[in-house]
Amino acid sequence: MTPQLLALLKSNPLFQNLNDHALEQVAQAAHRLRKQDGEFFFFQGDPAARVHFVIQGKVKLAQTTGDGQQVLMEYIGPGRVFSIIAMLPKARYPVSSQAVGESEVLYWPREAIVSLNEQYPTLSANMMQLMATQIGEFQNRIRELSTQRVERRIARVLMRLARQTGQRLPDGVLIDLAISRQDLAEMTGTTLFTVSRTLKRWETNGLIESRREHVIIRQPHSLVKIAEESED
Amino acid sequence: MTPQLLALLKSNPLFQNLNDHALEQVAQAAHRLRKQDGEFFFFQGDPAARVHFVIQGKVKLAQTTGDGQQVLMEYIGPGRVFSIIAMLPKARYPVSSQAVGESEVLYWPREAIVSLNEQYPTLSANMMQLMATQIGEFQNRIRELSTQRVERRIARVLMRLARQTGQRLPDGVLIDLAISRQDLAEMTGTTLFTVSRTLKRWETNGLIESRREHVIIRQPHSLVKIAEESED
DNA sequence: TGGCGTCTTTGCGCTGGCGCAAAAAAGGGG
DNA sequence: CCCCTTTTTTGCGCCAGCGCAAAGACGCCA
Repeated sequence: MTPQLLALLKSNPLFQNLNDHALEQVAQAAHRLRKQDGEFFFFQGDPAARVHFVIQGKVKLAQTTGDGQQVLMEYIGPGRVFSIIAMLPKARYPVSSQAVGESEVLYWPREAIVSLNEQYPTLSANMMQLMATQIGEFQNRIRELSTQRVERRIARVLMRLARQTGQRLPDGVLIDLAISRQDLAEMTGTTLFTVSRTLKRWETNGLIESRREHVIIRQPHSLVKIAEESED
Repeated sequence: MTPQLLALLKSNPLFQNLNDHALEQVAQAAHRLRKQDGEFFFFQGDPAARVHFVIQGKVKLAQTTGDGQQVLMEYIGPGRVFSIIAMLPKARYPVSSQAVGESEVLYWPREAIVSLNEQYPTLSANMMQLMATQIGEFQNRIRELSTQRVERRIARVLMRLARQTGQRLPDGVLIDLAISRQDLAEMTGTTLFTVSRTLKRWETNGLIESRREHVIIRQPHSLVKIAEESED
């Protein structure tokens, strides 16, 4: 385990306030795993057995409905944890996780995490904190889906992505993630057609610029307005 | 603390597998609180300081959007816990909680719960389990809001309510909860008009029977069909 | 450089669901 | 039993967003 990796671990909320000894043990117990673009770490419905931590690349968490539609829950980038649910006995993964680009993770088998948890209450407190945050985010998303129109939801998702993976350009913010209209549709609960039309309109008005699978936000301010109010 | 109350506690997943001594201590630390119909236990945005447990009546958890719209998250009945988030330092309640009918709860101040948590790892494991369940339910709800049409969502909500508070009748299941069209709209992310029209249609077809603020499910089977497939 | 697969746009038609206003129905209290 | 409040229904108009099909643009790889 390299020092950089340790630092990455340390910077994650999940491992906050752990002393060096504890962190050492956490690192000891970790396994490393690399996947090619498009490969899956696990599938929705599998018995949940591992807690994951992204080192490199991106991981896409999506839920598939009975009739094959997808709902894209989240993109997880380096330094972030996913599938904490595997801490719990007898749980199943509620989503599938797919590598976006070549990606690498650390993971801990449940037994390891559980025993670390018993040794270090701090760890378990952190974990609860994370789950609580997650709950809060989902509640917000439910509220948005229930009360906001599509345009607003798309604006919000773009802003969130910009925050998470945004790269400042001289003239705007580039969302540094190959993201198709289809993906955006799955994140906002609409169709790729509507996303396409909406982005086109924004592009015409100079709010954004979009290439195939990429978006650059030119006027963040205007986007914020759309996200918050109803009209401009 | 009466024996019934202890039994109620004991039956809750949150207190599962606690030995009698632990349960005793949990009970010791609890406070009792009674509210009249419509009164609030706390408001969205308040610093989260108490974990609650419903003894009697019902509690309605709802989130209010900036522009005054409501999203109804959940009804909590006797024997269920809410606002676990108050375990965590510096959290705020993400919803408001309102008594529906005269209601009574037990509650524990954060310090009490935290210290119990440290003494009894079982408690903290249970708590995580609960949070995980919650997360799973929210994910489902997000998926439903994203991919299903209104009619199906209403059917699902009715079924859930029937499961949670359903009362078997000779000829159907009564949802034992005063629930207005407005409430159903807030639970399904639609409007009271659409709910009204949908229920009316179902009533005409004999699927349900509805009085003011009450619904009786006459043909659960047909409702399930609507909830699962697209058409009958 | 050309061909190919994927992603995106666009035209067209359609309808589910919204919003409002007003009437009707259902309770509840005095 | 009547009045007042709240909830529910209903008619009407409307449009955001969906779905499909087909064309177009892009990027990659050989």
